[in-house]
Amino acid sequence: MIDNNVPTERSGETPCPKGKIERFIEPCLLLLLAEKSAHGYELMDNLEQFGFDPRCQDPGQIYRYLRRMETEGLVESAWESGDSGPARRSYQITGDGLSLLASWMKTLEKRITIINKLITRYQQTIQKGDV
Amino acid sequence: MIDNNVPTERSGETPCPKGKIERFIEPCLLLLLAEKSAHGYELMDNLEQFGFDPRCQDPGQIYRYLRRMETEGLVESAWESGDSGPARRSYQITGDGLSLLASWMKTLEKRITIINKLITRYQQTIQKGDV
DNA sequence: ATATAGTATATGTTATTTACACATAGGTGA
DNA sequence: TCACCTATGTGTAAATAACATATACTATAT
Repeated sequence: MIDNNVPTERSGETPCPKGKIERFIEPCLLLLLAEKSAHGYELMDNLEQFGFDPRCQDPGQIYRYLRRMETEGLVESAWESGDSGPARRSYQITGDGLSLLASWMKTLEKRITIINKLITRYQQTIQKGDV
Repeated sequence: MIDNNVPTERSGETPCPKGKIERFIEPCLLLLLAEKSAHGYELMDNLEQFGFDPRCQDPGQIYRYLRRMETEGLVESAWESGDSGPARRSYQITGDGLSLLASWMKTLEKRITIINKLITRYQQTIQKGDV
């Protein structure tokens, strides 16, 4: 799902590090819906901006997330029989969705702090000779 | 495994966002071992600095990772019958381990860029009124 | 008319990763 | 000898992500 143009593939063994964040699609969807209401297919394209594959090979995941988020009251949907193409389920974010998005932001800020600490220490370490 | 003093628990439903990075323990272990050789129990304590639980409730995970990393040639181990307590398996990082660590760092830098984009857009959005 | 392609939504199943629970064992001090 | 800390591990369940497939509407070209 995530763009992984990372160095050499390691055969058979553990895959190359992708650094994916657990459930990261959730805050991305919430933010896009906070910006403006949209349907799944549209969201799929916009997720590209957050490192997800363009023309993602797993549309199912997005739809599944959206349906679950609705059962949890984070978003609400309504069918829109558009002028062209099949009907769309249009989603809009709720108050609960907005607060969850806010708590995601706090979480992600903490995560950045931790990653930065790791990077800083790494740079210090390699400067001390370890190549 | 990760410190999650995040807002309100959401009952039954999806857990609070923890923002955990997939396999994040791996670069942490590699960095600690790049700094200096160590055994599992010692590493457990030092992982606290990267947001893992102090006196982690799953020591098994760390040992499992270390053993796998050895089969992949990222680290090497040797038993050390210390002067006190049970024997320890002391790990040291290899050349392959160092290069994987380097590629982890690149991956994490990209990840930070993406998270920052998300945060920036979030702040722009809430400023435009959406509470 | 029908075949193809693009839009749009969804489910079924497997694989990967993490979390929880438990087992083992040496050494130290009460 | 009993409890506790150090130290290393395995077994299994739960959560998450990945892969594969199904359906259906519509527009355009053949």
